[in-house]
Amino acid sequence: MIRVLLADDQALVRGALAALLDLEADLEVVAQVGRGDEVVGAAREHRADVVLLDVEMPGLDGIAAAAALHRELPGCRSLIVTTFGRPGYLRRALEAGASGFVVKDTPAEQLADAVRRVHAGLRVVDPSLAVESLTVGTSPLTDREADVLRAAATGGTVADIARDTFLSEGTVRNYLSSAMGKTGGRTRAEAARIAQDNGWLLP
Amino acid sequence: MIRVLLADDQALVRGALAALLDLEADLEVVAQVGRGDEVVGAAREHRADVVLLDVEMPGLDGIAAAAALHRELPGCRSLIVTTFGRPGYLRRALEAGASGFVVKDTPAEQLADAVRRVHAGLRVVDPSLAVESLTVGTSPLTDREADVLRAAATGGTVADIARDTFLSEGTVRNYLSSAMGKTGGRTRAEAARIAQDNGWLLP
DNA sequence: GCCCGCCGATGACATCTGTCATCCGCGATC
DNA sequence: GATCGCGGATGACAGATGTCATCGGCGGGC
Repeated sequence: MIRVLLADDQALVRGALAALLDLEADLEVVAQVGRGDEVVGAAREHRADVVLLDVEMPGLDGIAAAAALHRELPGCRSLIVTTFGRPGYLRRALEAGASGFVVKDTPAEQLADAVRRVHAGLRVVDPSLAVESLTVGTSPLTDREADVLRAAATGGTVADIARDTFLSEGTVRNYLSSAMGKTGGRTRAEAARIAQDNGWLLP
Repeated sequence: MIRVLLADDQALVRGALAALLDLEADLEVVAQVGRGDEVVGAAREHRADVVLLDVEMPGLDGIAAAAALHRELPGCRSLIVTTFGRPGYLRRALEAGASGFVVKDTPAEQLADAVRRVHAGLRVVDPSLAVESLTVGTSPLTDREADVLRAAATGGTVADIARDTFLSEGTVRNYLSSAMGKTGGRTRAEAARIAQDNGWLLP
Protein backbone atom coordinates (compact mmCIF):
# COMPACT_ATOMS: atom_id res chain seq x y z
CA MET A 1 0.00 0.00 0.00
CA ILE A 2 1.49 3.31 -1.09
CA ARG A 3 0.74 6.13 1.35
CA VAL A 4 0.08 9.41 -0.47
CA LEU A 5 -0.05 12.99 0.80
CA LEU A 6 -1.77 15.68 -1.29
CA ALA A 7 -0.71 19.34 -1.23
CA ASP A 8 -2.72 21.78 -3.33
CA ASP A 9 -4.21 25.10 -2.36
CA GLN A 10 -7.52 24.46 -4.10
CA ALA A 11 -9.68 22.36 -1.84
CA LEU A 12 -11.86 21.09 -4.64
CA VAL A 13 -8.94 19.89 -6.74
CA ARG A 14 -7.38 18.33 -3.67
CA GLY A 15 -10.52 16.43 -2.84
CA ALA A 16 -11.03 15.37 -6.42
CA LEU A 17 -7.48 14.05 -6.73
CA ALA A 18 -8.01 12.15 -3.50
CA ALA A 19 -11.12 10.52 -4.95
CA LEU A 20 -9.23 9.65 -8.11
CA LEU A 21 -6.28 8.06 -6.34
CA ASP A 22 -8.40 6.24 -3.80
CA LEU A 23 -9.96 4.29 -6.67
CA GLU A 24 -6.65 2.47 -7.01
CA ALA A 25 -6.33 -0.59 -4.86
CA ASP A 26 -2.68 -0.04 -4.03
CA LEU A 27 -2.87 3.65 -3.22
CA GLU A 28 -4.11 5.35 -0.10
CA VAL A 29 -4.42 9.10 0.41
CA VAL A 30 -3.47 9.49 4.04
CA ALA A 31 -3.69 13.29 4.35
CA GLN A 32 -4.25 16.55 2.51
CA VAL A 33 -2.83 20.02 3.11
CA GLY A 34 -3.48 23.37 1.46
CA ARG A 35 -0.24 25.14 2.32
CA GLY A 36 3.37 24.50 1.41
CA ASP A 37 4.67 25.02 4.91
CA GLU A 38 2.50 22.22 6.30
CA VAL A 39 3.88 19.60 3.94
CA VAL A 40 6.85 18.32 5.92
CA GLY A 41 4.93 18.08 9.18
CA ALA A 42 2.05 16.20 7.61
CA ALA A 43 4.35 13.90 5.66
CA ARG A 44 6.17 12.96 8.86
CA GLU A 45 3.05 12.55 10.93
CA HIS A 46 1.25 10.36 8.41
CA ARG A 47 4.36 8.53 7.22
CA ALA A 48 3.70 9.39 3.56
CA ASP A 49 5.59 7.49 0.89
CA VAL A 50 4.80 9.89 -1.95
CA VAL A 51 3.77 13.55 -1.79
CA LEU A 52 1.90 15.24 -4.63
CA LEU A 53 2.80 18.94 -4.71
CA ASP A 54 1.26 21.83 -6.58
CA VAL A 55 3.74 24.61 -7.35
CA GLU A 56 1.54 27.59 -6.54
CA MET A 57 0.75 27.40 -2.85
CA PRO A 58 0.63 29.86 0.02
CA GLY A 59 3.27 29.67 2.74
CA LEU A 60 5.88 27.87 0.69
CA ASP A 61 5.87 27.04 -3.00
CA GLY A 62 5.81 23.42 -4.07
CA ILE A 63 9.40 23.33 -5.23
CA ALA A 64 10.71 24.71 -1.97
CA ALA A 65 8.51 22.21 -0.17
CA ALA A 66 10.05 19.42 -2.26
CA ALA A 67 13.51 20.61 -1.27
CA ALA A 68 12.54 20.65 2.40
CA LEU A 69 11.07 17.16 2.11
CA HIS A 70 14.17 15.84 0.42
CA ARG A 71 16.30 17.27 3.20
CA GLU A 72 14.23 16.22 6.19
CA LEU A 73 12.59 13.01 5.03
CA PRO A 74 14.91 11.55 2.40
CA GLY A 75 12.87 8.38 2.07
CA CYS A 76 9.81 10.31 1.02
CA ARG A 77 9.41 10.90 -2.74
CA SER A 78 7.82 13.99 -4.18
CA LEU A 79 5.87 14.42 -7.39
CA ILE A 80 5.16 17.93 -8.66
CA VAL A 81 1.72 18.31 -10.24
CA THR A 82 1.26 21.74 -11.70
CA THR A 83 -0.97 23.81 -13.93
CA PHE A 84 1.89 25.54 -15.69
CA GLY A 85 4.40 23.66 -17.76
CA ARG A 86 7.11 26.22 -17.25
CA PRO A 87 10.51 24.89 -18.21
CA GLY A 88 12.23 26.64 -15.32
CA TYR A 89 9.91 24.94 -12.86
CA LEU A 90 10.92 21.50 -14.10
CA ARG A 91 14.60 22.30 -13.87
CA ARG A 92 14.30 23.69 -10.38
CA ALA A 93 12.06 20.88 -9.25
CA LEU A 94 14.63 18.29 -10.25
CA GLU A 95 17.40 20.29 -8.63
CA ALA A 96 15.30 20.41 -5.47
CA GLY A 97 15.23 16.63 -5.38
CA ALA A 98 11.73 16.03 -6.73
CA SER A 99 11.25 12.61 -8.29
CA GLY A 100 8.62 13.56 -10.82
CA PHE A 101 6.93 16.37 -12.67
CA VAL A 102 3.59 16.20 -14.44
CA VAL A 103 1.31 18.94 -15.72
CA LYS A 104 -2.41 18.99 -15.07
CA ASP A 105 -3.06 18.43 -18.76
CA THR A 106 -2.02 14.79 -18.59
CA PRO A 107 -4.76 12.16 -18.73
CA ALA A 108 -6.12 11.18 -15.36
CA GLU A 109 -5.31 7.51 -15.88
CA GLN A 110 -1.60 8.27 -15.91
CA LEU A 111 -1.47 9.88 -12.51
CA ALA A 112 -1.69 6.70 -10.49
CA ASP A 113 1.02 5.19 -12.66
CA ALA A 114 3.22 8.20 -12.07
CA VAL A 115 2.78 7.76 -8.34
CA ARG A 116 3.73 4.08 -8.57
CA ARG A 117 6.78 4.82 -10.67
CA VAL A 118 7.96 7.52 -8.32
CA HIS A 119 7.40 5.21 -5.38
CA ALA A 120 9.50 2.59 -7.13
CA GLY A 121 12.40 5.03 -7.28
CA LEU A 122 12.02 6.00 -10.91
CA ARG A 123 11.90 9.51 -12.27
CA VAL A 124 8.73 10.65 -14.01
CA VAL A 125 9.03 13.64 -16.29
CA ASP A 126 6.68 15.01 -18.92
CA PRO A 127 8.69 14.36 -22.09
CA SER A 128 7.62 17.40 -24.11
CA LEU A 129 8.42 19.61 -21.18
CA ALA A 130 11.83 18.05 -20.80
CA VAL A 131 12.66 18.98 -24.38
CA GLU A 132 11.46 22.53 -23.89
CA SER A 133 13.45 22.78 -20.72
CA LEU A 134 16.60 22.00 -22.62
CA THR A 135 15.99 24.58 -25.32
CA VAL A 136 15.00 27.34 -22.91
CA GLY A 137 17.91 26.64 -20.63
CA THR A 138 18.49 28.01 -17.20
CA SER A 139 17.59 31.52 -16.14
CA PRO A 140 19.94 34.19 -17.48
CA LEU A 141 18.78 36.65 -14.85
CA THR A 142 20.76 37.69 -11.82
CA ASP A 143 19.00 37.67 -8.45
CA ARG A 144 18.41 41.41 -8.48
CA GLU A 145 17.13 41.39 -11.99
CA ALA A 146 14.62 38.74 -11.00
CA ASP A 147 13.69 40.74 -7.88
CA VAL A 148 13.00 43.80 -9.93
CA LEU A 149 11.00 41.91 -12.53
CA ARG A 150 8.92 40.31 -9.80
CA ALA A 151 8.18 43.72 -8.36
CA ALA A 152 7.42 45.02 -11.84
CA ALA A 153 4.87 42.28 -12.48
CA THR A 154 2.10 44.05 -10.59
CA GLY A 155 2.33 46.92 -13.03
CA GLY A 156 3.51 49.72 -10.76
CA THR A 157 5.74 52.61 -11.71
CA VAL A 158 9.51 52.67 -11.33
CA ALA A 159 9.03 54.55 -8.07
CA ASP A 160 6.83 51.72 -6.76
CA ILE A 161 9.38 49.10 -7.73
CA ALA A 162 12.16 51.12 -6.13
CA ARG A 163 10.19 51.32 -2.89
CA ASP A 164 9.43 47.59 -2.93
CA THR A 165 13.01 46.59 -3.58
CA PHE A 166 14.74 49.28 -1.49
CA LEU A 167 16.73 50.44 -4.50
CA SER A 168 17.25 53.78 -6.14
CA GLU A 169 15.03 54.57 -9.09
CA GLY A 170 17.99 54.78 -11.40
CA THR A 171 19.20 51.38 -10.29
CA VAL A 172 15.79 49.92 -10.89
CA ARG A 173 15.82 51.25 -14.41
CA ASN A 174 19.24 49.78 -14.97
CA TYR A 175 18.16 46.33 -13.82
CA LEU A 176 14.99 46.55 -15.85
CA SER A 177 17.01 47.48 -18.86
CA SER A 178 19.41 44.57 -18.52
CA ALA A 179 16.55 42.18 -17.78
CA MET A 180 14.80 43.37 -20.92
CA GLY A 181 17.97 42.76 -22.86
CA LYS A 182 18.30 39.20 -21.53
CA THR A 183 14.67 38.22 -21.94
CA GLY A 184 14.20 39.91 -25.29
CA GLY A 185 11.23 41.89 -23.99
CA ARG A 186 10.71 45.38 -25.36
CA THR A 187 8.97 46.74 -22.29
CA ARG A 188 9.34 45.77 -18.66
CA ALA A 189 5.85 44.27 -18.74
CA GLU A 190 6.82 42.02 -21.62
CA ALA A 191 10.09 41.09 -19.94
CA ALA A 192 8.21 40.20 -16.76
CA ARG A 193 5.74 38.07 -18.69
CA ILE A 194 8.50 36.21 -20.55
CA ALA A 195 10.39 35.55 -17.36
CA GLN A 196 7.21 34.31 -15.69
CA ASP A 197 6.34 32.01 -18.57
CA ASN A 198 9.77 30.48 -18.41
CA GLY A 199 9.54 29.95 -14.68
CA TRP A 200 12.42 32.27 -13.85
CA LEU A 201 10.72 34.28 -11.14
CA LEU A 202 10.29 31.89 -8.24
CA PRO A 203 11.96 33.27 -5.07
CA MET B 1 -29.90 9.64 -11.45
CA ILE B 2 -28.49 13.06 -12.32
CA ARG B 3 -26.55 13.00 -15.58
CA VAL B 4 -23.48 15.26 -15.38
CA LEU B 5 -21.20 16.62 -18.12
CA LEU B 6 -17.73 17.93 -17.22
CA ALA B 7 -15.99 20.69 -19.16
CA ASP B 8 -12.47 21.67 -18.07
CA ASP B 9 -9.36 22.09 -20.15
CA GLN B 10 -7.12 20.28 -17.68
CA ALA B 11 -7.52 16.57 -18.23
CA LEU B 12 -6.26 15.66 -14.79
CA VAL B 13 -8.71 17.94 -13.01
CA ARG B 14 -11.49 16.70 -15.25
CA GLY B 15 -10.75 13.09 -14.46
CA ALA B 16 -10.39 13.81 -10.77
CA LEU B 17 -13.72 15.62 -10.61
CA ALA B 18 -15.30 12.69 -12.41
CA ALA B 19 -13.93 10.32 -9.79
CA LEU B 20 -15.22 12.58 -7.03
CA LEU B 21 -18.72 12.87 -8.42
CA ASP B 22 -18.99 9.21 -9.34
CA LEU B 23 -18.65 8.37 -5.68
CA GLU B 24 -22.14 9.76 -5.20
CA ALA B 25 -24.90 7.23 -5.70
CA ASP B 26 -27.28 9.64 -7.39
CA LEU B 27 -24.76 11.24 -9.76
CA GLU B 28 -23.37 9.90 -13.00
CA VAL B 29 -20.70 11.59 -15.11
CA VAL B 30 -21.84 10.79 -18.62
CA ALA B 31 -19.16 12.65 -20.59
CA GLN B 32 -16.16 14.96 -20.39
CA VAL B 33 -14.91 17.61 -22.80
CA GLY B 34 -11.84 19.84 -22.80
CA ARG B 35 -13.09 22.65 -25.00
CA GLY B 36 -15.88 25.16 -24.65
CA ASP B 37 -17.14 24.72 -28.17
CA GLU B 38 -17.80 21.03 -27.63
CA VAL B 39 -20.08 21.57 -24.67
CA VAL B 40 -23.45 21.96 -26.38
CA GLY B 41 -22.94 19.00 -28.68
CA ALA B 42 -21.86 16.69 -25.89
CA ALA B 43 -24.66 17.87 -23.61
CA ARG B 44 -27.23 17.11 -26.29
CA GLU B 45 -25.73 13.79 -27.27
CA HIS B 46 -25.44 12.48 -23.72
CA ARG B 47 -28.63 14.12 -22.47
CA ALA B 48 -26.86 15.83 -19.59
CA ASP B 49 -28.93 17.29 -16.76
CA VAL B 50 -26.18 19.42 -15.28
CA VAL B 51 -22.98 20.72 -16.90
CA LEU B 52 -19.94 21.72 -14.86
CA LEU B 53 -18.03 24.45 -16.67
CA ASP B 54 -14.60 25.92 -16.10
CA VAL B 55 -14.29 29.55 -17.20
CA GLU B 56 -10.88 29.35 -18.84
CA MET B 57 -11.20 26.99 -21.79
CA PRO B 58 -10.02 26.96 -25.39
CA GLY B 59 -12.55 27.42 -28.16
CA LEU B 60 -15.20 29.13 -26.09
CA ASP B 61 -15.01 30.36 -22.53
CA GLY B 62 -17.20 28.74 -19.92
CA ILE B 63 -19.56 31.68 -19.57
CA ALA B 64 -20.20 31.86 -23.30
CA ALA B 65 -20.72 28.10 -23.24
CA ALA B 66 -23.29 28.54 -20.47
CA ALA B 67 -25.10 31.12 -22.56
CA ALA B 68 -25.14 28.78 -25.54
CA LEU B 69 -26.43 25.93 -23.39
CA HIS B 70 -29.17 28.09 -21.95
CA ARG B 71 -30.25 29.06 -25.43
CA GLU B 72 -30.12 25.69 -27.11
CA LEU B 73 -30.91 23.27 -24.30
CA PRO B 74 -33.01 25.24 -21.83
CA GLY B 75 -33.69 22.22 -19.68
CA CYS B 76 -30.00 21.70 -19.04
CA ARG B 77 -28.57 23.51 -15.99
CA SER B 78 -25.05 24.84 -15.85
CA LEU B 79 -22.73 25.23 -12.88
CA ILE B 80 -19.58 27.32 -13.27
CA VAL B 81 -16.58 25.92 -11.40
CA THR B 82 -13.61 28.22 -11.62
CA THR B 83 -10.18 28.91 -10.22
CA PHE B 84 -10.63 32.65 -10.06
CA GLY B 85 -13.27 34.26 -7.91
CA ARG B 86 -13.53 37.32 -10.07
CA PRO B 87 -16.62 39.35 -9.31
CA GLY B 88 -17.22 40.17 -12.96
CA TYR B 89 -17.25 36.48 -13.84
CA LEU B 90 -20.04 35.80 -11.38
CA ARG B 91 -22.15 38.65 -12.69
CA ARG B 92 -21.71 37.63 -16.28
CA ALA B 93 -22.29 33.97 -15.49
CA LEU B 94 -25.65 34.72 -13.95
CA GLU B 95 -26.55 37.01 -16.84
CA ALA B 96 -25.64 34.18 -19.20
CA GLY B 97 -28.19 31.95 -17.52
CA ALA B 98 -25.87 29.85 -15.38
CA SER B 99 -27.55 28.29 -12.36
CA GLY B 100 -24.56 28.19 -10.07
CA PHE B 101 -21.07 29.51 -9.45
CA VAL B 102 -18.49 27.95 -7.17
CA VAL B 103 -14.75 28.53 -6.87
CA LYS B 104 -12.23 25.72 -6.70
CA ASP B 105 -11.42 26.69 -3.12
CA THR B 106 -14.66 25.25 -1.81
CA PRO B 107 -14.50 21.95 0.08
CA ALA B 108 -14.89 18.92 -2.11
CA GLU B 109 -17.86 17.63 -0.11
CA GLN B 110 -19.94 20.60 -1.18
CA LEU B 111 -19.62 20.03 -4.90
CA ALA B 112 -22.05 17.13 -5.14
CA ASP B 113 -24.54 19.12 -3.11
CA ALA B 114 -24.15 22.06 -5.43
CA VAL B 115 -24.90 19.78 -8.37
CA ARG B 116 -28.03 18.47 -6.66
CA ARG B 117 -29.25 21.94 -5.80
CA VAL B 118 -28.70 23.17 -9.32
CA HIS B 119 -30.48 20.14 -10.67
CA ALA B 120 -33.40 20.87 -8.38
CA GLY B 121 -33.74 24.31 -9.96
CA LEU B 122 -32.07 26.27 -7.16
CA ARG B 123 -29.32 28.81 -7.59
CA VAL B 124 -25.96 28.11 -5.99
CA VAL B 125 -23.66 31.06 -5.47
CA ASP B 126 -20.54 31.44 -3.39
CA PRO B 127 -21.73 33.90 -0.72
CA SER B 128 -18.48 35.81 -0.17
CA LEU B 129 -18.14 36.28 -3.89
CA ALA B 130 -21.70 37.56 -4.16
CA VAL B 131 -20.87 40.30 -1.65
CA GLU B 132 -17.71 41.26 -3.50
CA SER B 133 -19.59 41.31 -6.73
CA LEU B 134 -21.94 43.90 -5.33
CA THR B 135 -19.18 46.18 -4.09
CA VAL B 136 -17.13 45.95 -7.26
CA GLY B 137 -20.12 46.51 -9.50
CA THR B 138 -20.29 46.09 -13.20
CA SER B 139 -17.47 46.95 -15.57
CA PRO B 140 -17.01 50.70 -16.13
CA LEU B 141 -15.06 50.06 -19.30
CA THR B 142 -16.38 50.58 -22.81
CA ASP B 143 -15.87 47.81 -25.35
CA ARG B 144 -12.90 49.52 -26.96
CA GLU B 145 -11.26 50.26 -23.65
CA ALA B 146 -11.52 46.59 -22.78
CA ASP B 147 -10.15 45.62 -26.20
CA VAL B 148 -7.16 47.84 -25.75
CA LEU B 149 -6.50 46.62 -22.22
CA ARG B 150 -6.68 43.03 -23.40
CA ALA B 151 -4.15 43.78 -26.10
CA ALA B 152 -2.01 45.61 -23.56
CA ALA B 153 -1.93 42.62 -21.22
CA THR B 154 0.85 40.87 -23.11
CA GLY B 155 3.14 43.79 -22.40
CA GLY B 156 3.73 45.10 -25.91
CA THR B 157 4.31 48.69 -26.92
CA VAL B 158 1.63 51.13 -28.00
CA ALA B 159 2.55 50.34 -31.60
CA ASP B 160 1.90 46.64 -30.96
CA ILE B 161 -1.47 47.35 -29.41
CA ALA B 162 -2.39 49.65 -32.27
CA ARG B 163 -1.56 46.91 -34.76
CA ASP B 164 -3.55 44.30 -32.84
CA THR B 165 -6.62 46.48 -32.51
CA PHE B 166 -6.45 48.20 -35.91
CA LEU B 167 -6.43 51.61 -34.27
CA SER B 168 -4.18 54.62 -34.53
CA GLU B 169 -1.46 54.93 -31.92
CA GLY B 170 -2.93 58.14 -30.62
CA THR B 171 -6.32 56.52 -30.22
CA VAL B 172 -4.77 53.65 -28.33
CA ARG B 173 -3.14 56.05 -25.95
CA ASN B 174 -6.44 57.82 -25.44
CA TYR B 175 -8.27 54.59 -24.60
CA LEU B 176 -5.46 53.49 -22.35
CA SER B 177 -5.61 56.81 -20.57
CA SER B 178 -9.35 56.64 -19.99
CA ALA B 179 -9.13 52.98 -18.94
CA MET B 180 -6.43 53.94 -16.45
CA GLY B 181 -8.69 56.66 -15.12
CA LYS B 182 -11.61 54.28 -14.66
CA THR B 183 -9.65 51.44 -13.13
CA GLY B 184 -7.48 53.62 -10.93
CA GLY B 185 -4.31 52.11 -12.39
CA ARG B 186 -1.31 54.37 -12.76
CA THR B 187 0.23 52.52 -15.69
CA ARG B 188 -1.46 50.51 -18.42
CA ALA B 189 0.00 47.34 -16.96
CA GLU B 190 -1.62 48.08 -13.62
CA ALA B 191 -4.90 49.00 -15.29
CA ALA B 192 -4.83 45.73 -17.23
CA ARG B 193 -4.16 43.76 -14.05
CA ILE B 194 -6.96 45.45 -12.15
CA ALA B 195 -9.41 44.88 -14.98
CA GLN B 196 -8.36 41.23 -15.19
CA ASP B 197 -8.72 40.68 -11.45
CA ASN B 198 -12.22 42.08 -11.57
CA GLY B 199 -13.17 39.89 -14.50
CA TRP B 200 -13.78 42.79 -16.87
CA LEU B 201 -11.78 41.50 -19.80
CA LEU B 202 -13.72 38.53 -21.12
CA PRO B 203 -14.62 38.96 -24.82
C1' DG C 1 -34.23 68.85 -32.77
C1' DC C 2 -30.88 68.70 -29.35
C1' DC C 3 -27.81 66.60 -26.28
C1' DC C 4 -24.91 63.08 -24.79
C1' DG C 5 -21.90 59.20 -25.01
C1' DC C 6 -18.98 56.32 -27.72
C1' DC C 7 -15.79 55.80 -31.59
C1' DG C 8 -11.71 57.35 -34.08
C1' DA C 9 -8.37 60.57 -34.82
C1' DT C 10 -4.79 64.53 -34.41
C1' DG C 11 -1.59 67.65 -32.07
C1' DA C 12 0.85 69.52 -28.20
C1' DC C 13 2.98 68.95 -23.87
C1' DA C 14 5.08 67.21 -19.53
C1' DT C 15 6.70 63.31 -17.69
C1' DC C 16 8.26 58.66 -17.51
C1' DT C 17 11.12 54.99 -19.49
C1' DG C 18 14.85 52.73 -21.51
C1' DT C 19 19.70 53.18 -22.76
C1' DC C 20 24.35 54.16 -22.07
C1' DA C 21 28.57 55.75 -19.94
C1' DT C 22 30.68 56.03 -15.74
C1' DC C 23 31.80 55.50 -11.02
C1' DC C 24 32.79 52.82 -6.47
C1' DG C 25 33.15 48.61 -3.58
C1' DC C 26 33.27 43.83 -3.06
C1' DG C 27 34.29 38.79 -3.81
C1' DA C 28 35.81 35.29 -6.96
C1' DT C 29 38.97 33.54 -9.91
C1' DC C 30 43.00 33.17 -12.51
C1' DG D 1 47.80 41.41 -8.08
C1' DA D 2 44.85 41.96 -12.01
C1' DT D 3 40.56 40.96 -13.98
C1' DC D 4 35.87 40.04 -14.07
C1' DG D 5 31.04 39.94 -12.69
C1' DC D 6 27.67 41.62 -9.62
C1' DG D 7 25.48 45.08 -6.61
C1' DG D 8 24.44 49.86 -6.21
C1' DA D 9 24.41 54.38 -7.76
C1' DT D 10 24.43 58.92 -10.70
C1' DG D 11 23.78 61.75 -14.83
C1' DA D 12 22.47 62.63 -19.46
C1' DC D 13 19.65 61.87 -23.40
C1' DA D 14 16.24 60.21 -26.96
C1' DG D 15 12.15 58.28 -27.41
C1' DA D 16 7.89 56.34 -25.47
C1' DT D 17 4.03 57.21 -22.63
C1' DG D 18 0.17 59.57 -20.33
C1' DT D 19 -2.75 63.76 -20.40
C1' DC D 20 -5.60 67.10 -22.39
C1' DA D 21 -8.03 69.83 -25.76
C1' DT D 22 -10.26 69.42 -29.90
C1' DC D 23 -12.40 67.71 -33.96
C1' DG D 24 -15.99 64.93 -36.88
C1' DG D 25 -19.33 61.25 -37.24
C1' DC D 26 -22.85 58.27 -35.47
C1' DG D 27 -26.64 56.52 -32.74
C1' DG D 28 -29.94 56.78 -28.81
C1' DG D 29 -32.92 59.41 -25.62
C1' DC D 30 -35.62 63.28 -24.01
